[in-house]
Amino acid sequence: MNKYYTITELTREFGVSTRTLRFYEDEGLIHPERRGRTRLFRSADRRLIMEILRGRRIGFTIAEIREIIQVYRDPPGEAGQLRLLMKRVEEKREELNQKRKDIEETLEELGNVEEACLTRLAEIGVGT
Amino acid sequence: MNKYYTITELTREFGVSTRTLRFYEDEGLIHPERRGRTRLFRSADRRLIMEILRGRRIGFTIAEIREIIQVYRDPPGEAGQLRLLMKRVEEKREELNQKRKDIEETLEELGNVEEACLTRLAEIGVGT
DNA sequence: ATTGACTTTGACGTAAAAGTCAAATTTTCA
DNA sequence: TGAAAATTTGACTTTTACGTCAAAGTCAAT
Repeated sequence: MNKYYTITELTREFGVSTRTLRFYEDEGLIHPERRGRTRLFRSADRRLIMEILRGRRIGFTIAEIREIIQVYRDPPGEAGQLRLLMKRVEEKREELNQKRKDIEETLEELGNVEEACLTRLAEIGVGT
Repeated sequence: MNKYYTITELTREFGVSTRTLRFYEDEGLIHPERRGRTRLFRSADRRLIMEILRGRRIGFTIAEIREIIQVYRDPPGEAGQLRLLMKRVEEKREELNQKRKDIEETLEELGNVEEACLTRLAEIGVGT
């Protein structure tokens, strides 16, 4: 156990470039260890990268992703900050709910397009 | 009926800038009429803008949005193209399903964060 | 007729998120 | 140990989706 991942193992697994992972390190999102100058990724880093990429897929900026990571790393202790965080969470939640709705609507439209295609195909050549 | 919308009416309604709408026109997404040089938007344009912005919210690029619009404007008639389109639709569908999953997972995490905040707030100051 | 609000065009600028390239190291392993 | 393969750093470039002027035109109302 306690395996190390090389940078290219991870780039292959996740379909990103080394530049991307180095960029995320420069931006303070990940902190792989070093042996000499070479980066060594542990599975905690790997999981973090998975979360970063998930954030990326749903349109979070690097700054937003960093913010989320930092909240996880050290949650605020003071009441005012906690309330502020909750407000921000609420905003994000609304944004994501909107996005989900947008996606569902678009999925429906894609369904219609597909159906129209099938109908049209059936009309034209009644084969495969 | 058959009302015209001015550009600023629409920018106010949708919270975008005039630059954005002009940009969408330059990119061939919308084609408002003109009286002289002034743009006149009909409700068809308005609806189209709504769809463009929905596409934008879920992370579609201008090129993708344009492609979708064009498919709606003149659907392909030839079998090969229809099949190609269906393949592209299928890809989009998978992408959106992934994105929806990402969003749902993130919403759950936000729920956890919120709960943690509430717990912590209760621990600290047993007030509002 | 003039003020003020709105609009257009065109050119240039910018921020985010990497991509690309070159040169220097470092590691691997035959 | 020596060559090939992988990695790092740093600088520069690119793409997307607009933002930001500036200058000029338009239109309605006073």
